[in-house]
Amino acid sequence: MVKNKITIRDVAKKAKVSVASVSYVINGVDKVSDETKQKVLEVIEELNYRPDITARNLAKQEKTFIGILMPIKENYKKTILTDNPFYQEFLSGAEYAARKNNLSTIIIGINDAANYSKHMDTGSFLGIIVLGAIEEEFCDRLESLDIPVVLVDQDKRCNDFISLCSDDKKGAYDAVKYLISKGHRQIALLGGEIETSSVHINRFKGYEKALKEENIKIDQDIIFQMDVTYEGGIIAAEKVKDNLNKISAVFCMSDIVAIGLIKGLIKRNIFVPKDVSVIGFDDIRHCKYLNPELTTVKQDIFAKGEKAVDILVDEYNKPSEVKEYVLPVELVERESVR
Amino acid sequence: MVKNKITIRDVAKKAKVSVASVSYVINGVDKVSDETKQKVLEVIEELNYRPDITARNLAKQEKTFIGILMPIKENYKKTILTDNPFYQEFLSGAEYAARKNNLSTIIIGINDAANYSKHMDTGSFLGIIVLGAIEEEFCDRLESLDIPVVLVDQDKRCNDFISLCSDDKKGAYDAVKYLISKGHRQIALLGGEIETSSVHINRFKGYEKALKEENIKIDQDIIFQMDVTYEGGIIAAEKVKDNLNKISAVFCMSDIVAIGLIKGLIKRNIFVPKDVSVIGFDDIRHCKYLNPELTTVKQDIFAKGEKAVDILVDEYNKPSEVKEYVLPVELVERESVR
DNA sequence: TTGTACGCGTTATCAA
DNA sequence: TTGATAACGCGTACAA
Repeated sequence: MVKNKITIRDVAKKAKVSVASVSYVINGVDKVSDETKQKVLEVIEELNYRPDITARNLAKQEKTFIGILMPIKENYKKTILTDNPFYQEFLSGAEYAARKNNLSTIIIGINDAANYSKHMDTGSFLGIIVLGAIEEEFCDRLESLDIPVVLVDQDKRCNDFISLCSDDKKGAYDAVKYLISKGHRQIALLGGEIETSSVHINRFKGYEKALKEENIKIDQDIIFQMDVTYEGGIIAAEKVKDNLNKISAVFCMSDIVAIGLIKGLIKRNIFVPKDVSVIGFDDIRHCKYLNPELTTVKQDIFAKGEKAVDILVDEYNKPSEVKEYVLPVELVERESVR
Repeated sequence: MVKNKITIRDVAKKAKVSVASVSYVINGVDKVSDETKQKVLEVIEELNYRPDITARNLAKQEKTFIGILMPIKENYKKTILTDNPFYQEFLSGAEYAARKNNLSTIIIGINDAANYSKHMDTGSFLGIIVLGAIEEEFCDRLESLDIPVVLVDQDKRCNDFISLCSDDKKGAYDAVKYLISKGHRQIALLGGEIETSSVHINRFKGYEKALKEENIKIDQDIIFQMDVTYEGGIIAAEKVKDNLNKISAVFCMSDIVAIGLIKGLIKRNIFVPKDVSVIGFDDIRHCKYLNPELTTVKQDIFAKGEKAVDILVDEYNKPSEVKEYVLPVELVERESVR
């Protein structure tokens, strides 16, 4: 793989013109005669010359990357990508928006500071998107980069960070109200540890608010805090079963746990929605794949990924006062509630 | 966002040492006294200096990126990422392996040549992974980069490209043999257009071989070629229903269509595995989420992503004679076959 | 059209 | 042994 790389100077020499002319030809700057242009193009073809993006970036001082930071669980080899289909859809949206803006998307799995610094201390990043919980140390380092950072689904921590989330409280509220409208009054909550994330807190608040409005007392026995994973849902099924006399419906803070829950229930011969209704949150694609199809609160995840990049680009061009963005949510009725 | 960037020279000046010394400190080169080292570190902290990766890459001529090329369907705004959970798992594996090797992963959605050239004409890419079908034009351009390229699940096209795939023929063969061992003789095939991809071709060959061995004649009426998507599976359900008298089991070339198929069948009151058995291919995570859980041919997708990067790294360090890698597959029995 | 300074770290060479 | 100077990598874009 050791090749003597062809540089712009090789081209210039061979074409008997200056490097400047070659550069102009490459960049479509209208400063060269058709004749030289032709000649240069020929030589480029002949030598199979390709400009070096690194050098170009250095010279142009252009931003070309959007960094997508994904914190990795300690001692866990996989990225969070694998845990929840949410990330796949988000990433697709971000990649799409980046491409529109002539940017590329770099995925950065963060498990230790060393890796972190290797690839993103500064340079050609236009901005950074952070998915998932971030440690204080990274927070500081990110802040020191002095480039726009959007925190997805997290509380705005450091001053200049921008937060992007969905209207979690309203979504949860709508979901629970919907259950109530269907006649349910024994509504369990299944989610992650509430304190650990603003998403959970807000979804919990929505749940709380809806119940309060209807004068339904919150029953701590039917609030289950598990991992927000498929496996978490499976485990929760046992607990739901144990409290079945107190539960007619379950509001899940995330589709992926709802999916696990339904699966776990079926294994225990409890059927959805016949025996218990289940509603999710997110509207990942798999909701439709299920049987019954999952009724859920839709957030447009692809759009969220797009939005994250758009915010970064806008912020880069012209910093805005707005530092918090809340995306709308919408209830979608399918088959898991009756 | 316009900041007068702090350079290594600023640090040198303030610390009253040379830029070389600063560089040595940063890179842990043991050429500076503890005294200067200390001083330099202080100033770095004070000025909050971060080296510019672009400049560093240019100077070091180091490779820092693995490019993951994803062709995008014409006029289709989303990346292939969204279509099939397969890509999410693959990507996770690739990202993990890249991180291990101190590389970063760049996702490049390719829809037009312009975007292509913008970000990857050459430079700091150690190698390229290509997912999905690639057009001739890109093939040529890729070849001209003179860096290792691995084509995932595709025929080796250009000379120096490396191909990485799973043992599709054996997997399909095993699946069909398994169905036969369960007493099935009317085995439909559901997959993408066979001619369009080597994966399809090989899976078809496995199907063919298994049937031949058992002297079962291939019936073109029950070979369905659809989009390899959830929606494709849904549509196929209609056709399966129409031919139900000739079908007792369906071998699906991909889990995602199997999932769609099962869903479509349920909607038509045909139950799996009671009325018809279904077997998939890939073992995406969602197989387990289903009810019934999908029996399938497992390929370790995460490992495949890892392997793709490892091949690239090895090839970069020391080009190998081996240009084709075939990963093992394994049947996993669950609930969709009886 | 062209020569060349520049962007910014790295590292070989040379001096102290 | 420590540290400074300067060339280098490679395009870009301004001054001439």
